Amino acid sequence: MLKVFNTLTRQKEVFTPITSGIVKMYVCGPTVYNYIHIGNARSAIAFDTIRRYFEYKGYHVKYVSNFTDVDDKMIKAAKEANTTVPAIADKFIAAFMEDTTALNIEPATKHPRATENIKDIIEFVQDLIAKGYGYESEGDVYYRARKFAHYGQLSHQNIDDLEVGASQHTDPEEVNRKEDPVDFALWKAAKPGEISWDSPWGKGRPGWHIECSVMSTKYLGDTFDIHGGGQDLTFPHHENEIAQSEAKTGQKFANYWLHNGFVTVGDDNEKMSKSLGNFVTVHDILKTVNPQVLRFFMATTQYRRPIQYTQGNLDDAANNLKRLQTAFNNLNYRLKDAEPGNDPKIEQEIRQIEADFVDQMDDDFNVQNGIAQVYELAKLGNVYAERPVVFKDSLAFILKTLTELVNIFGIEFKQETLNDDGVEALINERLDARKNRNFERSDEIREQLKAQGIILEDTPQGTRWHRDDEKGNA
RNA sequence: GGCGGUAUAGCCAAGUGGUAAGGCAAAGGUCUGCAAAACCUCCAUCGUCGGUUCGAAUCCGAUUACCGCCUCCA
Repeated sequence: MLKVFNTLTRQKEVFTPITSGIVKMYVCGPTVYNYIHIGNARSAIAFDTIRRYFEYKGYHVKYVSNFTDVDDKMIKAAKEANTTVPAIADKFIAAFMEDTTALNIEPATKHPRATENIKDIIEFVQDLIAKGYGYESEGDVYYRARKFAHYGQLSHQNIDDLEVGASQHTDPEEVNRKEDPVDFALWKAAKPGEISWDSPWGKGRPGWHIECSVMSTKYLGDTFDIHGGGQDLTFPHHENEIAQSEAKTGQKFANYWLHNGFVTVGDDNEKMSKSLGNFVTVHDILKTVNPQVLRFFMATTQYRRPIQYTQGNLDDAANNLKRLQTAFNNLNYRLKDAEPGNDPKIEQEIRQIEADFVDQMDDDFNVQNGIAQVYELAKLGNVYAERPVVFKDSLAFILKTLTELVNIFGIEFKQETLNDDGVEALINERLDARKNRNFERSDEIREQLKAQGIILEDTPQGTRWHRDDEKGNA
């Protein structure tokens, strides 16, 4: 039984989808005014891993994740680059796809853009005004937060305890246009020269929160299963989404709210974010770090835990990943001399490990206990691969299970390509030298290949080699 | 001021009442001509103080440190 920690109730709850066998989830995507930073990547990786686990369990997942492609930052970025907002959006959406593909993040079922849904957004706002939740003020439209009875339910805040301006992000002039400081913008009037759309309230653009209410309900229905995003979105963003959506539909918005923890960077252990300016982009990191290593590092930290992004932690992840890849190689290598048939006892042990894995992952995606089971499997595989006689079906069974489980974390094993004639010739020369106990020559050859990044291993089944992938250790 | 998170070995990190998973690193060993890979062994009383209990990392109280949100942040 799969349980998830629901921010709404602050408890782990049994996950029951609205429609049997289908998971409808919405995850807040980035504002596309720059390359994504590792905090964005963490969120995307966390929810991609969750999605992959649902798929492993046999669910069909409808996964929607938006791009915020118009807001103050987009306008500022366009101005600074002396270009248009849509051009900035196109550039960084393409970069997003490139980065997330490198990290083996599956594309969403739908990646809607705010600007492609302006008509729906305007209708949604009109509906809120008609129901008494929205009001126009000098071309802006605001939401009466106090009118929504459950305001604060997600962040567990009492509306009267909110300290207005505590984030130091509020605009004093905007506050003057509100009936109440706790109200928030649904629609913002355009300043001269800004990108805008015609609306019943004049030229303007959507407020930040409304796009997610509109696009999630548009593509997933008034009520859907899971809404995800970073912890910093709980308040105000997600709180406001609930207020908007439930005021409009009268239905419950999302059944389960999942929030991922932050990435901290550097020794001060401070949250990394675009607004603090201490962010590291995936685009830059991938110049020196193997994307599979970054993926593995983040995917094997439970989604609610903070991640400290340091070189040391990255190195550990690289070592751990290498251990699994080596086990895969060891097993794969024995396929060619394996006997037909299988070993029921081994296969029983594998099934048990996989069952334990599922038990752990069912507990709010406890990936750290889950991955411990994968290491168990790797160990079992290594031991099995050293047996004098191995059975083909059992070997294949271990390989299949190992591959399936690491795939949940977004890892694809590399197949060794052993078809370099020059290397083979040297290996054969070395085998002859060893046969003649000319170890001087044989060691010389091994050193020579090592200098080329090729590592030789003598096994009872012969000599094999692999490339020492430097980047994999970066 | 309100709400929340974290603190376990050199590092990462499980564990929610019964005498501390797992991985990395280090050390020793088996295997090997030597290696590599693998396997085996070894490595902590859980921020601090106090309480409850036969028994607590786990429950309660207090305390310290760090971090986050409070209407632009994943």
